[in-house]
Amino acid sequence: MEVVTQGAAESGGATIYKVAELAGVSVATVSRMINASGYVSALSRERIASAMQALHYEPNGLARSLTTKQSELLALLLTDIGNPSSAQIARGVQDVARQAGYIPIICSVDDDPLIEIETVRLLRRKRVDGMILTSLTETQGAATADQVRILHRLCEQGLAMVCIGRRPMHPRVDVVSTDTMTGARDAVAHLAALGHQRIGFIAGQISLGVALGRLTGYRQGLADAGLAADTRLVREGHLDEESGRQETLVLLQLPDPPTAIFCVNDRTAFGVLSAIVERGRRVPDDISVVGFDDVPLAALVHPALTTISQPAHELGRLAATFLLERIARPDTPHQRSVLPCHLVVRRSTGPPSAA
Amino acid sequence: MEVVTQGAAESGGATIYKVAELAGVSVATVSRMINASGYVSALSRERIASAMQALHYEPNGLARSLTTKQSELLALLLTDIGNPSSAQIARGVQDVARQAGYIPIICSVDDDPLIEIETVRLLRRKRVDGMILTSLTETQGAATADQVRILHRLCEQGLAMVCIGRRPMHPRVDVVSTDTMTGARDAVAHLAALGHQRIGFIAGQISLGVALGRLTGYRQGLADAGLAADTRLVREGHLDEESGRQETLVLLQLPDPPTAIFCVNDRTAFGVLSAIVERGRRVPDDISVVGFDDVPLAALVHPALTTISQPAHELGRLAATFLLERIARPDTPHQRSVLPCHLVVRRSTGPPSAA
DNA sequence: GCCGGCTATGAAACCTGTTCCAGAGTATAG
DNA sequence: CTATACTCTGGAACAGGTTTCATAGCCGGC
Repeated sequence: MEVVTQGAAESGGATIYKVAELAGVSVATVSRMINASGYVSALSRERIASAMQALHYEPNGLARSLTTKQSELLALLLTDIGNPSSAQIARGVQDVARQAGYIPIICSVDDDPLIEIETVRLLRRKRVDGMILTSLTETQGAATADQVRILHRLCEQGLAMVCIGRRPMHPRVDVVSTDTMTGARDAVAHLAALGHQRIGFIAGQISLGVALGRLTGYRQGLADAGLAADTRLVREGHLDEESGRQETLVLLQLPDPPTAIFCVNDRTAFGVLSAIVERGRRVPDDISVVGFDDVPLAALVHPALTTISQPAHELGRLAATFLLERIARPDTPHQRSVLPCHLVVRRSTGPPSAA
Repeated sequence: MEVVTQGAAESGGATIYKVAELAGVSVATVSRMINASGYVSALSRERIASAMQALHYEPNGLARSLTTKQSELLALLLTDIGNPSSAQIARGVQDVARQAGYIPIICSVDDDPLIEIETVRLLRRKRVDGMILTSLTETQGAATADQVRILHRLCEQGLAMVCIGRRPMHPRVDVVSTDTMTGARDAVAHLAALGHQRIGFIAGQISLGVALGRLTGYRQGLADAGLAADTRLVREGHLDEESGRQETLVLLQLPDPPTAIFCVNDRTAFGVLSAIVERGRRVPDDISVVGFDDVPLAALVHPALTTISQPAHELGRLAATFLLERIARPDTPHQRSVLPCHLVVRRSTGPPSAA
């Protein structure tokens, strides 16, 4: 009946008590040694070390977290783990988190606000020290209103949070984002510099907000170059290839079609490329194409896509840095950081054919 | 509906004790209610519910895990989070884990055995209930020997583990993998059925093991079709586009070049496609190309790539299922499951041009 | 009226650490 | 020689839950 602890060492349960016993010291001393907090004599040190060795002791992080109130767990909520830039962000977060002894829990919420809210609840249960939220969608609706309230409350309760490319829901939340507007502007400037006068824009759903900054940038770019804004050259669509194809076909049928097309993202641009080829035109000879995001594939398609690169890795790094900082000092003033995009010129852009 | 959030909530720490006090019952009763374990009268139930509501109580998972010895945390170790099939696997794992109230910690170990080993240690500290290991690389070397020893010990200590597409290091570890050999064989059969007689194979580093099954399948496919195996048609390389390009150029310069090329993975195939176009040949008219993996991009390139699809999502689901099963019953007999690949015929394959 | 079987509850031990505090030994300063 | 400051240590009180056990009311049945 009382044999429970017998053979526990090999069955997984070496505790600090067993280590202390084997080393002939108290648990307090072992704890001090592990955490390098307080005095431990050389002799004790050595005996504890060999006891830990012998028992294959690994401290129980749960028990530790219970008292320290630090789980050393971060959460990264990704809208969609399949998205290439999500992977980059995750890498960035992981890099700096690991450095600090933190381990990030990466969750994909699959663009579903209900899943996101449920995940947040679960993570809160696990007492994560902080969260990084990346969802770019800013949909409204019941679920999201609820969500905002809940997130808001979490902030109130002192949970550290950082948003990536997303409006913060609380003054105590840091934000990192990219300057997509300027990126879009640069893209248009590039095309204008090549001599293009009629530059089309294929947007996502403009209501979604993702497109908005890029559309603004597009317009500014045109203005900068002294080009007229022809509303027929702006097509609204979704964010995928098919949409890119469709809208391109529409643009090509204009009496005065564009000689260059700027797309809200690379996926759309891929659709644009195939539509152009389909119509027997050539890129960039007949039409130039610029994407946005610089997904890994962009360099590989034919012709390689000129696009705007978002520093996703850096975004992740910075978000994690902010988060760790806020965990350390919860009352630091609100931080906000906007990283620049940059234009990557590849083969899909060139001067317009005939003048 | 204006809930006054100060009071208990403001300090962040609503505990089961505060709930019990507010509801006028003991903590035992609250615990019973939360876990639906044991009798709780309707009256108590109601009073506890409203107390929890008022305090915004969320149970502390760490404390819970400490006594139950179940962290309800799983870990998924990915070789490389940027890999598209990693994302699929992660989704699959997440789907079934979430169902069971578990939350998966997704870690990318960036193909680095040292990071993997360190991550495993950290996860062990967090007392994860189980791990899914996916690294496909089976490199040898000091670090890995160490690693195997450590993993072995963890199994001995009763940690549940499942390997995806990787040799298990312990009899108590379950394995799920895909039958890539048969997949490769099917690919060759497809080409042979179209009438191809000279079929090339561009491998990765054959020593890596990834390529090995596919190479074997390739050879069997040739044998099945009664075709001779010409060693000049097998090119060794890396696993990327550039390698695909290079080796294709070599193949095309043979006096008797292949009319079809089978690639160890899609990335390589993309390189092959561009090399063929570069040389002024057409796919599939002049040369057919088959990839392996069916990454999302495969459907989008031009021409859309015929390839072998690995059921990555299903792989993740199954691995998680096995893992949960093993957590529930640690002594279930070793399970092993091999999922079939399947051929996805798209536009990059067709009959050879001239007979 | 007593017994056994439900329902319902609280006290207290326990899980595995951290940390405060008190005490003891030793060296240094005054 | 005493006061002070360090070094080193162990006891014990936490942290926030779960679970065992004992107790008690209430029911129907004998």
